[in-house]
Amino acid sequence: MMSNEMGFASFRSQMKLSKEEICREIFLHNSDSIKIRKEGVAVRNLSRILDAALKLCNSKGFSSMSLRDLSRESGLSMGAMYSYFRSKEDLLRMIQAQGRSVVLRVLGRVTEGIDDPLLKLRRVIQAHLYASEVLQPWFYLSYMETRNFPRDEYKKSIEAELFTENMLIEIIDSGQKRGLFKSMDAVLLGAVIKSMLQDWYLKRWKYYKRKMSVEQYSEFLLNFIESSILCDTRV
Amino acid sequence: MMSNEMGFASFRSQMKLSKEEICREIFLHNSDSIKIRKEGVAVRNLSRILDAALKLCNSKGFSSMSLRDLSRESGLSMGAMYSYFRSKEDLLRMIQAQGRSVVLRVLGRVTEGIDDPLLKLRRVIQAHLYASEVLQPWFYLSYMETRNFPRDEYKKSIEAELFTENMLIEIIDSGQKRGLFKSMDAVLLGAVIKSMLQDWYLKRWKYYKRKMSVEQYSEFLLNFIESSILCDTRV
DNA sequence: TTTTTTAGAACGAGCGTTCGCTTTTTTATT
DNA sequence: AATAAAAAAGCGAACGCTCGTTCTAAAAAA
Repeated sequence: MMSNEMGFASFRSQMKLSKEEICREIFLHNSDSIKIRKEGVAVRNLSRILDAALKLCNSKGFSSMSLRDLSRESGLSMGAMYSYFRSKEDLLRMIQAQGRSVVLRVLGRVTEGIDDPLLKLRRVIQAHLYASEVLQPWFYLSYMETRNFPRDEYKKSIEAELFTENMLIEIIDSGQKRGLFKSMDAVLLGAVIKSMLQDWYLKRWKYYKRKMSVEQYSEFLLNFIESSILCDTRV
Repeated sequence: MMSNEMGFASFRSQMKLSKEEICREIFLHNSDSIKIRKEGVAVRNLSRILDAALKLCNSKGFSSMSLRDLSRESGLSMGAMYSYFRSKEDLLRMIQAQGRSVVLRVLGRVTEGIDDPLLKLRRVIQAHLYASEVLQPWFYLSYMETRNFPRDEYKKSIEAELFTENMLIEIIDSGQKRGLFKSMDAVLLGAVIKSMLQDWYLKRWKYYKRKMSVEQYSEFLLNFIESSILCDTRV
């Protein structure tokens, strides 16, 4: 159907989203919270803690996950875990902040230097889907636990949500001004596109059961959206 | 833009979704859980409990809401509350089951006797939006707390989610077979329509801030979807 | 008086967090 | 290369608190 997009595999390798890479970033950005000095040790155990936390939070929710659960699942003792975060809430903050930073980085990277609104729209949609495919538990957690964030983090979380949405809205707007897209409420369009992007990581079990790949979903979504918003000046 | 749909106001009055009506239904359907005999007393206090529970759950989540919070907010003592539900989990089940039953009733009612796929699609979309407008806290709670349901209720909840989706899929399918809708993946289309319906009650704060009414959202959604799926055999 | 409803103290369990200690790893010195 | 000193990391029992739930007695209604 369309080209000039990258496949999921190349996206994954280009964006450096491996577990280790991410834990390394968390380690470097949270020296206030993390008492461990040696990177090797920190990354290894952070990885175990985050795996366990994401698994437990995604199945029973953050506030129903006890630190004893987390200790059992991660294989670390209570005391040891407290060398990797200051408090339970602090752990949530770290996870959430990292997810946010990845989204900003990825969306920034795939759109830089792109001018054509249609191409830009495709890139954003695809990148968002791909990123949420790689980091599904991160995205899911951020979405479901927003309510439990402390005031500051809550605000940042809302801002990040609106940032993505505004990105979409601006693209739509510029596409409409150039006569490429039909005239319709850009704000609402941005909102519903966002909701379709979110469905991919919120209802992952459903798509998994239907053996749907992220590429398939991505292509469907692009076709669906384009056939609704594109002007008829092309085939 | 289009007619043969009802306005929000008439929907509200026709479907009998007042707080009292709903509490009465809950009282009648849960005689096992509710120890109170007199309907008047039960409805009055159920109403206070449900108001409080929905408020607290929607702001901090079900598992972060303590029964002492609930007691304070509802004005009832611990002991009194336990005459209206068997356990905290039981309370969640009651709320959730009632929401489910309303959706089934409403969607059944608005589609009965309707044959034309396009009209049926419009009706389902609109009814779902209207119902979630009236019962936003119910819908939000059901969506966010599915994970905390006990096994049986969890299954029923998933089934209800798929029921709505299958309703959409069947309508799309029949529309395609009659040559009214373009040929495209009906299952995926159903899924993304569902996600846009859900956005209305999940991101209510956003639409509220933008002063968007349910009628506006409904009309936008219908136009957006129709312009993507309708065949070109009309203006 | 009898029945229904409400009140709130009491109970055991489990929570997040802390802290003194042990074990492991690194560094320094021979 | 061996060893002692120092630093880093890990451990888990213990603490104070809050949780969901129960129970008995009081209040209200019939």
